[in-house]
Amino acid sequence: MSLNLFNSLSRRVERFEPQHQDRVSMYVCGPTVYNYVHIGNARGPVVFGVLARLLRRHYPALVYARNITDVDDKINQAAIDQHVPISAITGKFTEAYRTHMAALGVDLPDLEPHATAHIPQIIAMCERLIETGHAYAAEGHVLFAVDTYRDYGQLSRRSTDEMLAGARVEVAPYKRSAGDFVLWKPSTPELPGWDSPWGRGRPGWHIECSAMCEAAFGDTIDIHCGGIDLQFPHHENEIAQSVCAHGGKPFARFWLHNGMLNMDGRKMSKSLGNIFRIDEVLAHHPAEALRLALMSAHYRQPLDWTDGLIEQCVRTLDRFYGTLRDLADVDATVGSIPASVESALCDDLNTPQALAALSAIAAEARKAANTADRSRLKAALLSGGFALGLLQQNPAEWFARGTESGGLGAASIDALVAERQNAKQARDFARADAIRKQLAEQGIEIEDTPQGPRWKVAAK
RNA sequence: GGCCUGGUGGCAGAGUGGUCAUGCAGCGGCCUGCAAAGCCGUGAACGCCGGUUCGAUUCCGACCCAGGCCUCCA
Repeated sequence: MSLNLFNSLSRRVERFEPQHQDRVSMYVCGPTVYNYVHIGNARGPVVFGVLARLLRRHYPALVYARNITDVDDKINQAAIDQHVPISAITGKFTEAYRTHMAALGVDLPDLEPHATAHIPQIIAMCERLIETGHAYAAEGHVLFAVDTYRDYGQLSRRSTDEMLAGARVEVAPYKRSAGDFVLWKPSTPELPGWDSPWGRGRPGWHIECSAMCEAAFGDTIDIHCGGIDLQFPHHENEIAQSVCAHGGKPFARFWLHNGMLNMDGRKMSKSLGNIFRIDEVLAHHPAEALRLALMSAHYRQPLDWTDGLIEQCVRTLDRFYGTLRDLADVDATVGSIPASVESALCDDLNTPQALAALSAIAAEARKAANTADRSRLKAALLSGGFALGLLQQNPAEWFARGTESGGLGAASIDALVAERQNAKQARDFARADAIRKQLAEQGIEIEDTPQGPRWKVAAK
């Protein structure tokens, strides 16, 4: 099955073939760790994590890197505000990031390069760019000379002239050309800095990705991913630096960009303040429903983040886990991914289509009569779910979610359910219904089955 | 202002030049002490105006609307 991906470079879907079968490289722009991330920041890691799993099935030699940017002016500011060293900031929020991603079912990347661990590579890249005339030093800064790279603007489809025409940025006096951007900048004594040929300083804000990609993968990587809002200037500048530092060799063969998460039709962003932190959202909703919500639209489309969306996802998972619960008596293990799911994912990571395929499998499984079919379809459901990072928990855990931390506790729920069952058997339906109502008020729903009653946490 | 996306049924959301998305919700039925779950059945859509076509939601053009980038941003 061929894998087709929308390449932002060409603006069309292209068949993906790695440059080397024995080493396939994928890089995702990771977080700058100066604060807790919001749920919008999780969309890329979630969908590109699905891509990493997909790629690994096709190319076991995949190496997937997602960086941590741990040197940045916002980090410096946070450290100053809190009177702590920057490592206290970056350590805390790196750890929080890992925890929150894990909660959302995001796999760890194979490599998690840190910018501060690549300062020598960053300096070396700056030197190389200066030697080849693509960069220049000025007043303790090193700047990239945009005019020296003919294809600048190719990814984001904009020309330097256009940008200068609409520029709202004040042009620093040491820049030769207004579009030039900083590779290295001087640090005052109180700021973190490293010794360099241009004095004590720190990297600019694009060079670290170029340096880390080079360190991990060499001149040209297969796939580079990130949010659409990074396309310009971040990715454009990465391309310029890397291509010029590598004698004109391409930087990334495929560029993938995820769409933004919206709140009331507007992009969720820290600067607008319309954000939900992941830890806040996790406190109110099942993590798996959040993950499903992030995959409910195609990754390139904008996605409106609402309570209604999450509740719908909870119900969808109720349905899937209900099917799995009804299949509890047959054995099944995760195996090869069902063709309908795999082909949807191979079609530019069409997760809504994959979810529709999963629904079809679930419907078939519910109707299957014999053990062999039920086992086969259960395996298909679990395997298709695995491809998406869904449906891997025990159905009982899903349906009992949160009862220990928040509500009555499973033991007292069990006791009430048993009491109702006794009332039912005594044909005291008034008493039985009163207990059912009492539980319903606590968000617990009872289902009677031929095997006896069972309960679940109700969708809101 | 420049560049770029997108507008699909009650909601979410794929997709396609010519019977079907799918999920959630709704409605009718079966089942149930009553419910829930499940099953069966069911209505409902392609922003607007033109063009191409035997036929367009799908292709082309204009328009309207929404959003993104141009400044930190996933």
